[in-house]
Amino acid sequence: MTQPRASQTNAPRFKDTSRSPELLAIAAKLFYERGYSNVGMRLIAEGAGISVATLYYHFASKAEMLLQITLGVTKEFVDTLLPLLEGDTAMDERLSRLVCSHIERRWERRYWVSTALRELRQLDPEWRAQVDGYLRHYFHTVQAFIERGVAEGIFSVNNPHVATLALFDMIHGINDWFQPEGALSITEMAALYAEYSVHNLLGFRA
Amino acid sequence: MTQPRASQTNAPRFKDTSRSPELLAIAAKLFYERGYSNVGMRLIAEGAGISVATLYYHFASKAEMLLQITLGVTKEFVDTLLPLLEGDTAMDERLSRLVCSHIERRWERRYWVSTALRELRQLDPEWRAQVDGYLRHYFHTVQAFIERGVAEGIFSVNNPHVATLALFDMIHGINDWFQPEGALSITEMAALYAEYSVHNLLGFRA
DNA sequence: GTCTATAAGGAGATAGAC
DNA sequence: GTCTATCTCCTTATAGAC
Repeated sequence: MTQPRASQTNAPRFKDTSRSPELLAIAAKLFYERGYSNVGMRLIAEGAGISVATLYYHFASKAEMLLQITLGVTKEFVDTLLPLLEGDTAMDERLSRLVCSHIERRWERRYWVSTALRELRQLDPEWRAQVDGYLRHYFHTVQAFIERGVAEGIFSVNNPHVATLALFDMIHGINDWFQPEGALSITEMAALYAEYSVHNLLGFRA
Repeated sequence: MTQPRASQTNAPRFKDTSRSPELLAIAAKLFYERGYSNVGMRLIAEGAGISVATLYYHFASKAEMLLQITLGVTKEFVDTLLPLLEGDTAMDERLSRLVCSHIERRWERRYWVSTALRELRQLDPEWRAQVDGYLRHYFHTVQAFIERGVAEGIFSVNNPHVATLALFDMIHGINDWFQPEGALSITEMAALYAEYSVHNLLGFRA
């Protein structure tokens, strides 16, 4: 609600001090647990054992912290997961590896990813567009892969575009209910969801 | 909609004045668009063309508005959708009708439902437990239905519990990307997702 | 790099007149 | 039922000493 007073310079400083990754990790966890708008700079500073003023030495604003969390993890997903679709192995195997890795990585990085997806709207349009670019690139690459699989007769599903959306809906929802103490580990859950995605939803038959 | 009158306890007043549905509709839309924590009572009052004090005549607090939005729509889903699983028609048909109706209703009531699911954490534990009760009842009823279908050989899927979660992940995700101006209407999208759910995911074969 | 102290303003909520 | 005026607390962010 409270609007930033000054310092609405258009470009983030990105000082990237040595402590900033540690501070971002603390902030991401708090944003995940309570929501970005319910976490004050006081609380982040407290969690890190520093003063608010010191926090402002490392980051120009609260919005810049959100941007760094959001942009960092989004870029990471594009850079580390999309390459799994390349290579010489069978297409269903490559897609399964992407789905499994996506689910596992999403769980490991849930403080960052959930914050990125939930709080994207709170970024300034210019910054938001940057993050959106990575998200769209990731989605469209997977969609094109699935469309190619359907064209080659490897997958069999109506409307590959919507099926890709359904696939992402499925694998993104896990984090809302997964309990690490439950019957299945995240690795087992990822394998089960990969079967649901590639086998059931997309209709791959060995 | 019979609610207790004002009391001396901490319980919400639920005065249920004649204007309160209209005011809740305005609040739900704002909560949906900007997030509960980013919407002030001033903004809601402005949207309704009344003063903040008048808003407090109708509702005891901002949290009570959230509770009424959340509890109302959650109860509505239980009351109107679960009966679709009963009857004499084939089980796959009944489940398809529930999935379609759920998706369509969820779109119509997106301001209420998205607010309920996103902002559930912000309710006091006591109130939250009430809403959670409806949500769990809804989920468990559908899960039991699917488990019965698997036991009777109508559906064929590994781990019906997780498959039910995957089903809800799918049908809840639609609202995050659906565009009413797009190629498919919400009715067509619901039908496609019902096919994905019942046919592809749960392995129903006619 | 880190601190204390403080500015400027928005938040939820209420009192009391009409 | 609706209003104006106001209270108190919390928010983001900065100034300036060390």
